Amino acid sequence: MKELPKTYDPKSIEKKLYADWEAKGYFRASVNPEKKPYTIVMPPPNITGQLHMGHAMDNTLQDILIRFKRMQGYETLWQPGTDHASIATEAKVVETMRKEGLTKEMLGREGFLERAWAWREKYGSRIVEQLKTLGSSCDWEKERFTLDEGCSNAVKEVFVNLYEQGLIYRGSRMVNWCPCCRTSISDAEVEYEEKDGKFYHIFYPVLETGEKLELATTRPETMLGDTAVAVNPEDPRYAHLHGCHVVLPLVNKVIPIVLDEHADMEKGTGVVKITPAHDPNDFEVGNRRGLPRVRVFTYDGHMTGAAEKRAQDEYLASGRASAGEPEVLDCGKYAGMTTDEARKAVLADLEEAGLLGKIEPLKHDVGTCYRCHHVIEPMISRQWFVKMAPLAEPAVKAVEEGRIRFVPERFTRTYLNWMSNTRDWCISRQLWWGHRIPAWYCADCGETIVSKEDPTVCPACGSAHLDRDPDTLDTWFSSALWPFSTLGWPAKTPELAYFYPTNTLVTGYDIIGFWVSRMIFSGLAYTGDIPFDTVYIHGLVRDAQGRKMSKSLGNGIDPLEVIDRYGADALRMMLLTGNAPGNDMRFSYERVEASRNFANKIWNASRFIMMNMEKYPVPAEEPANLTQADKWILSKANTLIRDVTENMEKFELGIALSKVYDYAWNEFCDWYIEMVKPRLYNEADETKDAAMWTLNRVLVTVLKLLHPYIPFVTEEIFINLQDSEPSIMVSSWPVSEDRFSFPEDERAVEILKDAVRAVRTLRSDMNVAPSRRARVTVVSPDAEVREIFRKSAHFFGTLAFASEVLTQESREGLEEKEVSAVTADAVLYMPLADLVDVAKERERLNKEKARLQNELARSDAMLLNENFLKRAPEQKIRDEQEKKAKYLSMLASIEERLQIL
RNA sequence: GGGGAUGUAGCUCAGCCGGGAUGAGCGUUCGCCUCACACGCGAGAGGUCAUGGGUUCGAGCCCCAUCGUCCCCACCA
Repeated sequence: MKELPKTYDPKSIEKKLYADWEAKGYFRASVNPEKKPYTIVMPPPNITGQLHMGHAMDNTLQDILIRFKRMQGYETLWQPGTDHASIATEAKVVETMRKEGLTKEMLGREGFLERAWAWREKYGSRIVEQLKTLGSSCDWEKERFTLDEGCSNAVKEVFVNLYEQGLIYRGSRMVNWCPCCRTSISDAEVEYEEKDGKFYHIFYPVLETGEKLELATTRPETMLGDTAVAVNPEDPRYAHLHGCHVVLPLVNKVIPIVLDEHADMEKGTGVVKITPAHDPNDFEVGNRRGLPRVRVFTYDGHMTGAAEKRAQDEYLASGRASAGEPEVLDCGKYAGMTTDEARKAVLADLEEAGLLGKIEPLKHDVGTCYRCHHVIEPMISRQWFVKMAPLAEPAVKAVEEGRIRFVPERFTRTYLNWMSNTRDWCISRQLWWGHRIPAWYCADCGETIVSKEDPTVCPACGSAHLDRDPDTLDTWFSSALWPFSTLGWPAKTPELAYFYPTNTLVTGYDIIGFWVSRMIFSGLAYTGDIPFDTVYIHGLVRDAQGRKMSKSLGNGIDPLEVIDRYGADALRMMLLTGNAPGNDMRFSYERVEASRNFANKIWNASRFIMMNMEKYPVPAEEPANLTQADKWILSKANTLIRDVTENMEKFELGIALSKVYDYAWNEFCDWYIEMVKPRLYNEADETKDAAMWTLNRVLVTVLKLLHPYIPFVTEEIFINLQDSEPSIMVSSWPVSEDRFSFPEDERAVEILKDAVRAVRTLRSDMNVAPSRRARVTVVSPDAEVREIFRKSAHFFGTLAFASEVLTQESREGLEEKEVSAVTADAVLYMPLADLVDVAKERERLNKEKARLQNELARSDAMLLNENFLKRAPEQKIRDEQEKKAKYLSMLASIEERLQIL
């Protein structure tokens, strides 16, 4: 046993301990039929990422659960890995290339991918190292990457399988197009932001009647692609126009007036222009009314011109165009303009033609890309989709039937809502970094070949001229397979059989739709089983003002810096104190400091115990002469073990932590250690064995209960404290035992604590210096109470600054001028009469009297209430009667005292 | 337009099954370098539990309404 420094210094210790754990293989999990498995798959952080507070919280929660279960004897697998994050990584790589004056096109696909892999080599391990400094006890030997060979196999397997079942299809449909990233994105990747826009009123001349039909739009530039105008069939204002046509201004094309319920009579003029190629609603109307689709935008945000028209015409004429491909308009004078420029030009021309009406300001939600935040352009585009309805159904059922449970429960709704409203999932991306779609097209006959193996000839016509689909898959497609692709699926590995389904998924509420739901339907569809049984949802870490931490605000706090200054334990603990499932929390340095202080407190309590162990070794066997104080703290520990285990099993991690905190600091350190000191410092005391045994047992219990939360300090103390076990992290979780339940001793010590507090308060009020000891006479008519004080006189005296402690049945024989402290069970007298300021003393006593009278009134109000006596449970009534008796006896003591003064 | 969360001490938050708000940390006041710890010890002050109703013997907790704050979802031209 070595001398520990006075203050705990995490820096010198954490790295060493982590390396040691890793070297000893404590994080490793293997198939072990002797044990029950417990598995968590880590939400794979992006390789572009740096550890931020969100990761820190997410991973601390997982580490706590894993360490807890490991100590409970489960074979625990925490499966780590990273995500290739296609769109985010590609953007970063493109950005660094841009600084060198390079573009994707200049490098070509191969060259670009080389760079992307180099990026991943360089930065992919960075976040892993950062997770290690947090103390994450994952099985790093099993680390995976969403783009590694195994994951690629899983992706191909799923893609081909779903394609064969008809659940993956390719089609020209309305998708969310990001002109900045130049790729389609899924519905889930669109974020809506409220923006200021304008509502432009435009007049379309009616061919048959010559009247000018007024309608309104927020996007006048799309009018070039209008193929109809819609009115509501019920709308009497336009009944006379049924079957008529309008002349599309600027384009001078005749288009029909169609009847469709999409036209809302309440809104605007009740007339809507229909642009099937550039608006999702209009797309639907177009489908219903059989309208042509005319595309007027290019995929990079410009107006189409002659070249685009020619290309599309050729494509349409080739006979290989898929159904639903739009025509392309040569926008003439507008061709080549950006959509913004086109808007201005179109408005100016309408104005000139006298067809522009009023312009109203309008706030509306605009879809933006979740990565680059550019405005999304709805476009018709040929993409791959997953048919969701058949997959969603079992995924909804699994949750409804309780096979998968959300914690807290309220997120079940969020999930079900998402899952039952979801539309087909657009999974192709016009990116290079990612899983390339395993589809080939025959250049000669147009056949589509979807296959796990690269085909050499077309099975339909035998041609060898096959072109592979250039697109890659949505990142989330591979993330969705993560719980089983990491375990070897589609191979039937022993790991898959043993660890799958996994147990707990820990993640934030912000990716329930993106990720959680997709893992659930994927797991069910491909493995036939749920991917996990519990989804533990946590909130966000916000800044001290409650704002979301973000790069643009610059209010993010670097967890690594916090760890550097205060230690990983302090950060972990701060993230857990007051942490309730699903609720956001705020970061504050004050709370980091409080956590650091707690670690230091535990450190010093341990130091105290170890110092004494040198003189008085801890007995191996439980001593027979445990004192009342020993039994009290052991009994409390016993309850604590039970409560904390229960809370942790219910995922109430914050509550569990606060209970250990409270016990360790306010019971063990503040009271028990103080009670024990006189026994250790008094040579003659014969209960030292009992004291040392209890100190050691309680300390070890506390360390173990704390270990999942603050792994480093607890380990450092543990290995210095004893040498029978190599590490706390593989030691066994404490179990409560009935033989350590001592309710009588608990009650007795509470009486003593009450008395000590009463004496201290009195002395503090009277400004009596600690150095001035006084005789304390404990007066109680209750022989048992007197016995309690007699038995514990040695420490009671110290704690209450007594020169000696006497007990007697009544105050008979005591000087009249002694001061008194009144508790529920006894009155304590001290000969400090010379210090008494009678007026002040009266005031103090009267205040106390008033308080008691208040309590008595409250108690009486209940006890005199017939209904209370009739309907309240018996126990409650008895409790209340006992309280009343206490108040009465205390009041009597105070009354007596007031009379003497 | 739907759905959810939240409103408790100056600040940040706990509060289990409805049963005295001696709730926690920080801050604050007073006294202490008491031989584990000043990252500490002891003693205080500080709360109409957002508002208004209801259920109940009894409501911070359950029900309804209102106000405030914050999220998520939704194709409103």
